[in-house]
Amino acid sequence: MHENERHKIILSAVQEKPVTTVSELVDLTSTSEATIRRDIASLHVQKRLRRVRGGAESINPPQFVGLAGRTFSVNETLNIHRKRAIANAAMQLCDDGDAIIINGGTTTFQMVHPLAAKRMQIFTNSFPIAEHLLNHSKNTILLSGGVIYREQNIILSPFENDVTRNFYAKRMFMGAQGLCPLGLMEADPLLIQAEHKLINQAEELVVLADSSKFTQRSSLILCALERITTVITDNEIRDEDRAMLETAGVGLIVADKTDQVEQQSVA
Amino acid sequence: MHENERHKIILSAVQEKPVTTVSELVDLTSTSEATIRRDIASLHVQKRLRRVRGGAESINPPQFVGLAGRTFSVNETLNIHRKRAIANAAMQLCDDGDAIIINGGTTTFQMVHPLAAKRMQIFTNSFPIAEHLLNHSKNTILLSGGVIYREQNIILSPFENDVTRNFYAKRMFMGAQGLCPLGLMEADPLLIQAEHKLINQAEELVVLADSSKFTQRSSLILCALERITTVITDNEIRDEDRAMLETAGVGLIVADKTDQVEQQSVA
DNA sequence: TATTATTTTGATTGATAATGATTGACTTTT
DNA sequence: AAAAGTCAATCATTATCAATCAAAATAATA
Repeated sequence: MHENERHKIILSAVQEKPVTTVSELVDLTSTSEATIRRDIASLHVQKRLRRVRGGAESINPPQFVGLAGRTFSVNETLNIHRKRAIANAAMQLCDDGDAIIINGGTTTFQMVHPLAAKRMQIFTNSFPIAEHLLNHSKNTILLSGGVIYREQNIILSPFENDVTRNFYAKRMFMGAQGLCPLGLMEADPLLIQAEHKLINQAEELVVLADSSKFTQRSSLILCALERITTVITDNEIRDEDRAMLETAGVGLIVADKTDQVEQQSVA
Repeated sequence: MHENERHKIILSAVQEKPVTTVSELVDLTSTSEATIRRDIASLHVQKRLRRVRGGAESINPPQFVGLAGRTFSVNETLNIHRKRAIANAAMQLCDDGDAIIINGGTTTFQMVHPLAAKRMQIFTNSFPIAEHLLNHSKNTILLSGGVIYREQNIILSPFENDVTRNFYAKRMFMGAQGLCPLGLMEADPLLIQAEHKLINQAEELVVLADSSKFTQRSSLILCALERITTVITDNEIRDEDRAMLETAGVGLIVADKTDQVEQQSVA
């Protein structure tokens, strides 16, 4: 990865929380600690961020408890390494020039950092994702219209005729509350509504779900497993869950926490 | 392959990603590394791209900074006191519980500060306005869907059937480039398109325009003066311009720079 | 057409820069 | 005080670069 690309990712990552550690950035960029330190030092003298012990922080004013910070910070730090690794693995399905759809969620939000170095066309219903990519990348951003729901951080239109129907992409990336033989499960009615709106606007459906999601069930079934093209999860996935996906004909990408990815295709 | 042909390929390739490596360009053009280096060097002195270690990058917008900061900061500080006073005066037309539409622009953006204390339903096509109000107020925010245009900071859908058609408000607030007997003028085609989309979704049309706007003309006519319900401007408005508005039956609110407002109604 | 300049290209080489790993010193936490 | 985490310095490895020169392509001339 080139220096500029790393710098973009680093600058993107420091925006997200008060202080970003060196090791997080190592994970995020798949480089060595030494390189990250050098990058931070370089960006520090350029006054593009501030160097602090343990990592780096944004140069901007203490910054109000931005949205991305507020609602997410609780949930986000939960399994953050897994989520980052999974989001990174998703990048192997993203090339410059592609058009993709990203549904709002804490796991999918982690895609913003590797996406910061890309130049894609991104449709999203997530305000924080749009906000971050707009400020920290050159991607073209399309936003669905409607009411902004503060708690879920998504934009949802109560009307049928919104721009969503006018956008189509090769891939859609989404998170999930649970994954079981019954299908893809979600807990929040609002989220499921948002996902339903988008789910038919993409050819392939890529689900980002850490391994804990395989043991969780929720009340609402979003779609059958067969509708899913690929699941990206971490290396703690159990064999029985692998088997479940294989039976349903779902592709599997396993992201190792150290950012290596192991690809497995299904018959 | 001829030099010009290579240059075209290189310049095109450089647009795709943050940084394009020499070896990528070698593959792309089937030439040697030395040739690519010479090409890059040549294009660099011509300022058609920027040479970086490892390859080249596009010369385009050097760096993105925060959105609300970037495009606005220049324009925003221009007449900022007048704009603030005008925005404050607009508050006398805003009550808790009202539904309003705010079009993007530097003057209307100043409304976010007094609006922070309200609890209204606000529909906007301005990303920075939505961003600010979402983070700093409890208003309900509705956003129009579509492409986010970075330069103008507005969201605009190329489609007819977006949620805009499903929203109706008592008042719409908008800025303008110029105000003259011909009507309300705008310079940017994109802005005029955005304004056109919204203009029929409100009963009353409130135009925020500092007094300098009465002497400016632009190329595009947005609507006739008669369509405007009220103009809010500062106390340096000339008598002839008052008369012009009165003739057209347009209400006038004059905001003094010290935030006091003087109301004048027309017959 | 044949021959000679001129320009462009590709390969080689030594120099320079970036990276990753290691070590030991220093800080913070326990 | 011990342990864990962080840091700066160093060095071997690798990637990238600039300079050079010969081969190839192109243009110019007789």
